[in-house]
Amino acid sequence: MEERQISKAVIKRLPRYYRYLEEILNNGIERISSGELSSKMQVTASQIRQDLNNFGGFGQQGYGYNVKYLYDEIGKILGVHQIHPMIIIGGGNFGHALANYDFEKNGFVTKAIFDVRPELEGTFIRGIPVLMMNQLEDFISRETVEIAVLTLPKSQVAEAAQRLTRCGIKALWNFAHLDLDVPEDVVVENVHLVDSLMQLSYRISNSEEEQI
Amino acid sequence: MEERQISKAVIKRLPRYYRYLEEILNNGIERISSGELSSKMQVTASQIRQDLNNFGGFGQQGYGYNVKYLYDEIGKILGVHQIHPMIIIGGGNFGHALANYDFEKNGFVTKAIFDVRPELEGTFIRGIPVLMMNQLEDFISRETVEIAVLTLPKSQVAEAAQRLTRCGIKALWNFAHLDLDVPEDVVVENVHLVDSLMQLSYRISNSEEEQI
DNA sequence: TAGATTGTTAATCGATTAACAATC
DNA sequence: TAGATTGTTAATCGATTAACAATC
Repeated sequence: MEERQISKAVIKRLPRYYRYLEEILNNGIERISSGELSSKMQVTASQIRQDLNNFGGFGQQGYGYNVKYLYDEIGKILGVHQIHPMIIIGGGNFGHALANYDFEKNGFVTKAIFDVRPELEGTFIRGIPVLMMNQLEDFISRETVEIAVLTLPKSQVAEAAQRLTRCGIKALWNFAHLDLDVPEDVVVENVHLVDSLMQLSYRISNSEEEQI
Repeated sequence: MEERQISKAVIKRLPRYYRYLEEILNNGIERISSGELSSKMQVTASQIRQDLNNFGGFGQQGYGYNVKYLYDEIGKILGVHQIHPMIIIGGGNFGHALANYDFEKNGFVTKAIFDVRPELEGTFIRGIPVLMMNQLEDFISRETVEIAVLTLPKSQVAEAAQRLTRCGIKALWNFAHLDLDVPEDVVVENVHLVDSLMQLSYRISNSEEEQI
C-alpha cells in the first residue's frame, strides 16, 4: 500500500527528534524552524526537513514547525500513543532492572516476568508478577502480548525465542549477546551491550586521529 | 599519522565479526573464506573483504582467512586484549545489573560503583565496592580509570558527566535518556534504551510493508 | 507586500556491491 | 600447474547536503 520504504537511518533518528522536541516543549517553546532545531541537535536543517517529509508536511512555509504538533505526529509515527504489552523473559539482574524502568509513559507496559527459578514463583517486581517459564504458552494464549524482552543467558535464548515465536509473538527486544534466528515476519531489535562497549574501546584507542 | 579514517559503519560491524569468529573458532574450524562467512552472517563477501582490508590484509589468496588469526587481529583492533578499568556512576537497578555482568573477559573491569545513598556505603556488589559520590574525584586521582558508565537518573547525569570530564575521564558509556555535552576529546557511547524500544515499536506497526 | 522558511528537486558525497587481476 | 580466493579498483546504489521555487 505504502509506496516508499523509509530507510533505517531515518527511523533511527526519529526517537532523537522526539526526545529533543519533548524538551523544547517543556521549555514552553511553541514554534521552531528546522534551522533552530538543527543547531540544537547538531544535524543539518536539510536532513531534518528531508526526514520529516518522508511522513508528510508537518511544517509551514515562513513559520517553521509547531512544536506540540510535530512532537505528537512523531509520537504517532513511533507508535508511542498505543499500549504495547510486554513480557520479560529472564528475571536476573537485567530483567529486574528493566522491570523497574519507567517505559510506561511511552506505552510500553510490562505484564509479567518469566524465570525458571522456583524461589521466584509468586514474587512481584514493582507489582509485576514473576511467573515460571512453564506457564509461558498458557499466559500468552490468555493475555495480549506484543513484545517479549529477552534477558536470558546466551545458552537459553535461542530456545526461548523459538517458543515465543511459535505462540505468535511478533516482536523481540533482545539483550543476549547473540543474533536470533527467527521467522521473517518477526521483528527483532538488538541491544548488544558488549558490542557497544567494544565500539567505545575502539574509539578510545583511536580518538587522537578522530579529531582531524 | 593514520592516513585513512575508518567509517563508523565499519567499526559498528567489527564486534559482530568478532562474535561470529569466536563461535566458529569454538566449533573447531580453522579456516574460513569470505564467502562462507558471508552466508553465515548474512552480509556480502565483498563487504567482509572491504571491511577487513581497512586494517590490513588478514587473508591469503586461494586459502581464505585463518580463523584464530583473524579473531585475534580483530580483537586487537577493538582493544579487547587490554585492560579497561571502569567505574559505574549510579548504583540503582541498572548500575547493579551492569556490575554483575561479565565484561571482564573482554578486558572491561569494574573498579567501583558510585552512589549518593548513604545506606549503600561500604557495601559490595560481586566484590566491587560501592563508594559515595563525594569520593569520586579522590578515587579517580588515586586509581586508573578509563571508562565511566553513567546509569544515573536523567536529572543528575549532566552534572556527573561534567565532574568526570573535569578530572580527566575520556570515555563515557551513557545509559541516560539524554545526549551529553562534553569536550570534544571525550568519547561518548550511548545506549538509549527508550530509543531502541521506539524503533521496535515503529517496526511493529510497519512490518507488513517491510516484507516487500 | 516583504521576509522567512518550508517542501522538494538536483548535486554531492560516501558506502556497498561487483568485477577481476594478483597470487597463494 | 590449476583452482580458489583474496585484495583492490571500478560501478552502483543510497543517503546527505545544497539550492531554490513555492507559499505562508
